[in-house]
Amino acid sequence: MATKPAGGPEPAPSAPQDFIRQIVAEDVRTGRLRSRVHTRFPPEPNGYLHIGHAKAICLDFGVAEEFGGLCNLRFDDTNPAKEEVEYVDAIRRDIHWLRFDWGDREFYASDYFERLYACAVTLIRTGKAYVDSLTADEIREYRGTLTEPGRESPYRNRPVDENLDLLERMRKGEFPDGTHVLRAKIDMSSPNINMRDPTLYRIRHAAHHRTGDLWCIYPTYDYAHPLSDAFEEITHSLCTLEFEDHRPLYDWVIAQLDFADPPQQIEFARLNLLYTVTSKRKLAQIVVDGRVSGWDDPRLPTLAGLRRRGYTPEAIRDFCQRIGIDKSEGVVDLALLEHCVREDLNARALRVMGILRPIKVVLVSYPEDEVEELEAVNNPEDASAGTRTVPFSRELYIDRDDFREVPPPKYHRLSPGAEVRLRYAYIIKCVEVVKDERGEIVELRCTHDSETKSGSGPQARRKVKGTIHWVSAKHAVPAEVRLYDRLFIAEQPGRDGSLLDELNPASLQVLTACRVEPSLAAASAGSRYQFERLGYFVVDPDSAPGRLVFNRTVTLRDTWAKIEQKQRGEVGD
RNA sequence: UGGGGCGUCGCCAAGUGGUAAGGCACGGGACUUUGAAUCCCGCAUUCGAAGGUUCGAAUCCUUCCGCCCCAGCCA
Repeated sequence: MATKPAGGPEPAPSAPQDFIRQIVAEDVRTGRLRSRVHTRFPPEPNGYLHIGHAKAICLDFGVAEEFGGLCNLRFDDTNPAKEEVEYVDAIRRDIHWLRFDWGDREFYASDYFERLYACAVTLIRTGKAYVDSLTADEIREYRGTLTEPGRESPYRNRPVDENLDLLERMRKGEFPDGTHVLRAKIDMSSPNINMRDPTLYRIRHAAHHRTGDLWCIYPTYDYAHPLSDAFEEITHSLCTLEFEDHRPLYDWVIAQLDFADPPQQIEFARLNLLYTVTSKRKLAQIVVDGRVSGWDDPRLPTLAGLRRRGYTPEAIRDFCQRIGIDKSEGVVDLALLEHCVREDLNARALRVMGILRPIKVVLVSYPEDEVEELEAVNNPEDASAGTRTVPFSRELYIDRDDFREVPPPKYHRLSPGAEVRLRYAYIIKCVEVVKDERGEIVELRCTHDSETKSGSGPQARRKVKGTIHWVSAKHAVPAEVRLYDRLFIAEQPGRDGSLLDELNPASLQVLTACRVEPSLAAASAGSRYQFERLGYFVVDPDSAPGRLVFNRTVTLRDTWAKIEQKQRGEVGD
């Protein structure tokens, strides 16, 4: 591999040039905001990060990096009812796993509660905010509708001193939840509902995961977010499309407080993926309802789930780069995500042989007690991965899929009288099918062609149509393998209501009688392999010494499956 | 029927008045001791629709159609 010439970062020729980067580049060029670039990733610690967040993380950190700027991690923890430390830890872990770093710039909106409060006092003093004592229901009524303007609250013109006094007493805890709120005084007849005197503070007698019982009033997102950005001197505040309507409010809040370099909010489309959900709310619903084993269930599109599934951070970053950034709301095909892992794992995963549904093969022509150590390539894509040795003996296991008593057209695998190559070993021929009283195939008796041992010379290179993988029965290691399918049967789960009804009942299949080659005996959790001809697998943390558990990350592309499906389609109607 | 957005190949996506990139998927072929990988080849006379401006329009104008978001003291 060629290394980059020294001399700083060169503009990658393939660097994305989406509309956001174009705006940032223009700002840098024209000297706006003193040509600084400082972004932030602002998760609320109320759930685990998912693949949609990865898109935002890659954008926020990516833009900063590309323009020589910085990106802060800021926890948007303004709602004590929903937020927990478990989530902040998980979020930190996941971002680091994606290989992004925020240095010492880990902030919390709750760090700013005192400053935020001071700003609120200023807003009252300048006549831009007031304490409203309407009930939540009344406020809703006064707000009007999408087509009708709202009405002003009777408390809207309270004197400044009274507002100041009330706010202070709210803070002191003199009032129960819901009795008062602080509102911005903007325009109750605005066509943009967000501008109809939005709530800035509400009373919540609840313990906060960081500030404990210090506060009983908490700022809302619309108030805390723009100010947090301004406090941190963020230049470009990137968020998703649903906040587009909030931008006038974002700008308004900042404008009232006189900041030298007001940040600019820019919105982009969130990620949607076919057959899955990228919504913390929906994910939480599945997790809380116990439909999966937890936030890191390998079927979930959470970063923790994808990690446990065997996805690599590189694959996810590649995916985020390929889907691009823009404002049109699309739905990305899962096939693209799968392509990204396959491409990454193809280059780096070590090849091994593993049998998912074993069927015994006895080589009647092979000596009883002989054992040969055959050489196998660890990764044909990477010579430096070297080779290993695999034991071969008279009794083997092959996969049930690789034998058909009545082979369909174009079937290249084993069937009565047919020959196949055993990978790295001999060509064998099936001479007898042994069944039990129920007619189930329990064993195949085969002969081997001793001239065809892999690598033993020109005569060994005889061609047969198929090559299959195998494992030596007495050397193989038992393992459990978990196969995953899409979690939902609906293309866009929850779109038409019932999320829980659209779960795929067959999303998890556990195979407990698997046999893998002995080199895997000491494989450690997180290690990724390609089981030849089957797919990519990762060792699950549920593994223990003597008890291997693998998760299938993704299958290999399977042309035969397509042919077979086509054949079935033609036979059918 | 208020406001804010979005509509380019099955999916994602370039394109910013000069004659439709790329990726995924798909189809065909080569190679193959992974039906994998790799490599070739094919895949939008057309840019939601209709008018208009222009020598020239996916790009400008007009009208229409479709989809998404907003009435939390959630974010």
